[in-house]
Amino acid sequence: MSIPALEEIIEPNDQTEARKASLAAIADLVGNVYPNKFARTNISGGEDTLTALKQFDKVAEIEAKMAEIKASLSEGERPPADKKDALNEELKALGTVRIAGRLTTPTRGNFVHLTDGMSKLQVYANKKGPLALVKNDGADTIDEENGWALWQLLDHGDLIGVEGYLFITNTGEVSVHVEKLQFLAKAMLPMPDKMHGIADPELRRRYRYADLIASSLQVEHDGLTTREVFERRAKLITGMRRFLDDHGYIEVETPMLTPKATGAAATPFETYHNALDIPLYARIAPELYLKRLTVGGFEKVYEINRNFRNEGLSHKHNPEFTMLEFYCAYMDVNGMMDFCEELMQDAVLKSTGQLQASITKEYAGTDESPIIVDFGMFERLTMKQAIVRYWDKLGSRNMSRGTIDESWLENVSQLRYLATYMRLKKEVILLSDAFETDGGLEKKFFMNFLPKGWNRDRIEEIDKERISLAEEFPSWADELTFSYLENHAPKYPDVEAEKGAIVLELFESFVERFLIQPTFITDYPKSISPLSKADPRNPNVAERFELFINGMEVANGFSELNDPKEQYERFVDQMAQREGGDEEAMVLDEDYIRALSYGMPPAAGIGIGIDRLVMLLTNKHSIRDVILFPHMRPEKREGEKGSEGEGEKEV
RNA sequence: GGUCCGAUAGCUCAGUCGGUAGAGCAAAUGGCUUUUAACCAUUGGGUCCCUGGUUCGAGUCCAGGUCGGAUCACCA
Repeated sequence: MSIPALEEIIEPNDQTEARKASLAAIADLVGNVYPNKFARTNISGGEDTLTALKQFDKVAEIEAKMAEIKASLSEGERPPADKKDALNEELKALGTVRIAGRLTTPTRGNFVHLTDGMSKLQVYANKKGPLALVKNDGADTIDEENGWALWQLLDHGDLIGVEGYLFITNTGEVSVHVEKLQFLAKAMLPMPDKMHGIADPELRRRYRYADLIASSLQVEHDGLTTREVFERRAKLITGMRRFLDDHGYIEVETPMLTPKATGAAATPFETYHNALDIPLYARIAPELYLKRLTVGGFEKVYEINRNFRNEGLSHKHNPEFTMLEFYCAYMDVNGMMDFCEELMQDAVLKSTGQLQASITKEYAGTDESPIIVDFGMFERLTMKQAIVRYWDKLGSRNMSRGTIDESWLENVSQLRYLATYMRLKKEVILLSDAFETDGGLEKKFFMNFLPKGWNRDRIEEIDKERISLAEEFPSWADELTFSYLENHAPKYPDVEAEKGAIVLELFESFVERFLIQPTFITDYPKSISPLSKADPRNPNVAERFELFINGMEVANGFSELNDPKEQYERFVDQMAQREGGDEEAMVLDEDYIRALSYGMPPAAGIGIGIDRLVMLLTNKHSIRDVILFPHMRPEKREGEKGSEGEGEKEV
């Protein structure tokens, strides 16, 4: 691997060359251009960051007074000198301030703005002085002559420290009048566009640091600056942490590198420990470790951290994602839903200040008006109730057997029919288009699964004449269902497993996307929930829920299975499915069975996808916009080419 | 992996029917010096993503590729 030259990393252009030149000139004036520190003052009570000064009561008070004076003036009229002078006396009496920050405006003229990333504060320098520069020679030697010279060499984006006094301008903005100027660091690259920031989403994510600089210029993308997105994220997480702490939970950290990847159905990242000579896996879920801790007596325990899954990327999936997972002894799934609701409402309120989140683009992309997600009310539906409720939304009016109701979902024959219909529908055409072209769909239905003795040509003919196939052949559905099941249907160990699988498939395919408002879906098939207890009233149903918001799964919780024997058997089933080719089936964890054998209290647990929740609260449609450094393909450097030797001809 | 869309100056973007490569910002030089989104004047700045094709002539049309975005499938 060749080591790239500095010029390949920071490609020279007129901008960088100009900055190089100004840096050299600055070095002549100040010596070291990358000094080690700058001490800020504390007139505002703490360290004077720009934000602290902006928010300092006295400063706000004087700005308010000036605003009042200005309100009494006509357009373009300057405030009376005596009144302004009085305010400036008050400001000057506050004493000398020393502040530091990045130049957010080009440096032509007397005024520039400095930013600390959050706020901007105006800074003023006068050519006639007194304007000194502070040399970076370790002794802070003062050079009375060259302050203005240094001021003129500054570039947009440079970091400087200034010492001076506060004053207010005619337009009513409190500013610092610079008396001493110290150079702190150079921006060798030009700043992002001051109006648009970085527009290309790829570059925003790759060069997040520059994207964040644009935030300090108040550049917004879809309503929030990038910095605000991550401030909300931080507040949400702190809020959740505080809520859990206040309710007696203890925060722990469990292994990220594990000898077994289990606790969820997912493909792990694999790595290798040289000294131990064993493979290790990046964890796909902390679940089994946290439940070991409930065995050990941590009755309420949580972890907020990353999980890693070696699967596809999408607007909803990053290879590493943050999950809050917690467990509470002696609680069941219903208690957990109550608690989850409280926790989320509290955290959402702390993060955004309100319980409603506005989302401007609907999941299905059909409606332009924003959706308001209301965290004030969480609905609870069984999976079957949800299917019946939302089936109509699909406009599946042409079901040959009529309209579905909940009894269909108990009847294996009806379920098989629905499964056939659904699988073909998915195969044929994008979901959103499918219902525009029911005739075509039905035709494809026939073509793919033509029972014996049916004539292809006849079907083509009927289609040409645009006669509804369902009308022509009222019994088509049963014929096809039968044919499909004979030849194409997946095999299930028993009828209950088949029913469960089909109900889940119907739910995932057709219903999820319509769950916009917070909705707990309950009654998951036990067969797909190997770590969950059965419902005491129905052995085929797991005491499990998933929370859906805006069509996304945001949380997943259940009454935790704590019977070591049953857990062992469920793992064995999973291993059998693994043998059968299901790479995501769970792996048996012997030590976990041992832990359960010590006796685990009945408990409820939940995992909450933090990234997705942040997406909802910040109106972002891509998970990559709520992760500071999302996974990206490595940047490709262009192979070295001959230097640009094309002589430019004049004339 | 499928489908659709995109890539032009450091940045944000125009570029008509295929006929000399454009603007604003940023930069340089000079002026101005209590400005408020971007003061005034002048100047420099281009591998139009890559490769090939059609054509007298390609930023523009065609094919293939690279990278990215949206969306679908798997997954949380």
